[in-house]
Formats: sequence, C-alpha cells, structure tokens
Amino acid sequence: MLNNTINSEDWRAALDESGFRVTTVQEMLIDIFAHSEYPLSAEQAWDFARQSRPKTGRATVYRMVEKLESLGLIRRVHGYQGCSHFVPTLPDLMMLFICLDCGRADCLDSQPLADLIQQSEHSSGHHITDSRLQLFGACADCLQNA
Amino acid sequence: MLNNTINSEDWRAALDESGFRVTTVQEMLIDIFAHSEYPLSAEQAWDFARQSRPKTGRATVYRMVEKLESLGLIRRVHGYQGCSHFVPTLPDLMMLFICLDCGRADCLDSQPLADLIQQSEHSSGHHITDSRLQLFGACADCLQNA
DNA sequence: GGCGTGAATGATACTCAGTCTCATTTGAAG
DNA sequence: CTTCAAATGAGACTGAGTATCATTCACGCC
Repeated sequence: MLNNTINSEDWRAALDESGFRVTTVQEMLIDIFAHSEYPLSAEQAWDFARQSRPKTGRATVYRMVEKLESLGLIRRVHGYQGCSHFVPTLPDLMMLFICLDCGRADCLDSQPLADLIQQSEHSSGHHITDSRLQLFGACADCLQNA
Repeated sequence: MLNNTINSEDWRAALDESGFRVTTVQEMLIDIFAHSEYPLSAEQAWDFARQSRPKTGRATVYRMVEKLESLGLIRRVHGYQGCSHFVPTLPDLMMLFICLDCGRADCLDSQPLADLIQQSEHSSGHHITDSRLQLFGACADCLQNA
C-alpha cells in the first residue's frame, strides 16, 4: 500500500481472538498479504506461499483468504476485468484508489464519502448498509515518472 | 432498473454506428439486457435467450456482452461474491445501489460523487480517470414490505 | 428477386480459478 | 505423552468463460 503500514501482529491477534487456531502456515499467509504492495489474488498468494513452503495446498490458501475476508482484515478489490484480488483493510477504509499504470492500491480519506452516503440515504429512501468506492487512474508517483 | 427506462432503439443505433452488423440474435439480447429489472450475468442472459430461441449459442451471448460493455452500454456490477453481472449504463451513471433483499439495482444522483472525486484528486495528487461507487442495503420498497 | 462474401453464429472441446472430499498431520489442553 | 478436534494437502470435481471451426446469415451487388 502506498500510504500505510500493516502490523501482522494485529492480524495474528485478531485471528487468535476469533477462536481460530493460528498455525505456521497461516502466519506465513498473513505476512504475504500484509506486506504486499499490490492487490493479491488467492492464486498469487498461493504462488508466494509455495516459494517458501512448496507443499502448501491450494485449498489452504483459499480457506485463509475466506477467513481473512470474513474477519474484515482483507478486502476484495474490484478491477476492470475481475474482482479476485485482495488488499489489507485499513481502519475505516472506504475509498480505494487503484493505479492503472503500476497497479498499486492506495487508501484515501473516507469521511467525505460517509457524508455523501448519508445524504443519498435520505434522498433515495433506501437503507444503505455497505459501500464500495473504487477509483482508477494514475498515481502521483507514476504521473511524476511519466 | 428501479428509476429509469432504457431505449433499446438507442442501443441498436449505437451498435449500428460502431460498424457492427446488427442481427436478430443481437436485437433479442439487447432487449433482454435493456429490460431486465435486475443485474444479469451472461449465463442468465443465455437462459433467457434460449427461452425464445433455443439454439442460441453460449459464445454468442458472451461475445455480445463483451461488445455491449466495450461500447459502454452495459456496466459490470460488483457484488459481494463476484462481479459477473451487468446493468444497462445510464447517462453519467456513477452511483449504483444494489438491494441485498430483492436484488434490484437503482441508480442515484451522481453529481455529489463527482465533486467528492475532484476533491480527492487534489488532496492525493493522483489523477483519477474512472470510478465505481456501489452501495448495498435494503431498497425503499423492501423496507416498506418488511 | 437471386448470388457472393465476410461477419456472425452454434456446437463443442478446452481451460483454469475456485470448491469439495477425505485421509493425514498438527498443535493446544490435559 | 496422549487425545482429539481443527487444519492441512492431494487430488477429484465444477462451472463460468474462452477458443476453434464448420455452418449460417445479412448485406451489397447484380
């Protein structure tokens, strides 16, 4: 991520608290997701996992992705072609920027969006419980190096 | 769609203009997408197509979805599980609401979002070229009937 | 109204991400 | 150390989406 750091210890603790056993395989997967600069698919995470631990099973990775997502620790990224990539969830993350050039993800301040959503709720009469805002374009770094 | 109507004639014209041959199969598929109240996957559209024309091929439907998407006439909906459903694109559509109860899609006024995006562009330094805002919750109708 | 041509189509084989199953392994608690 | 449920890995399976290719169709030309 461009603008933030993830503490994998926190993730470990979150898994622990939620009653799951935290294994060495899981710790490895936590590190992979927590430290990636780019949105990762389960398949990509599996590739990384097998680099340091060749016998890692595919199902294990998919199970872990599901677990991390259900705990809200990672979040699905909706790209142009598909939506099978994940990024670590930052506190109150609501706006996600994806650089179409270098692929990196960046999280932006979400308060204005929260306000906007509340406003829409009023004018439409719907009850809004969740939102996904994704922005696409060129990140500041890529603009500079162009 | 809850709040709008699509003119399938316009779609026909758009296909025509872009140099594609407009066949009867395509007209049928246009109608299917243009008049659906719900986001449709290619597979679902295929089912509908075969109801009125049993020999319709799967590849034909996928090709048409691709064509309609590339022309900007339909737009991918990003749901919780996947993103293989499509809705007709309305002029300047930027905010899409999906009812988690009945599944219908509704388009909301997008101007406030445009303002928000411009603001984010300034504060982050990124150049934003596209956006996807999706809201989830319960629509006004479902709230009333609950 | 018939042709001729290339684009569109349909049948089908294929791919590959993601799921399911089940026998084996692991690790926390006693 | 033993127990036992949870986690794992291997591999079969599924199904959405793609690729291929012979056939059909729509349109321009006569």
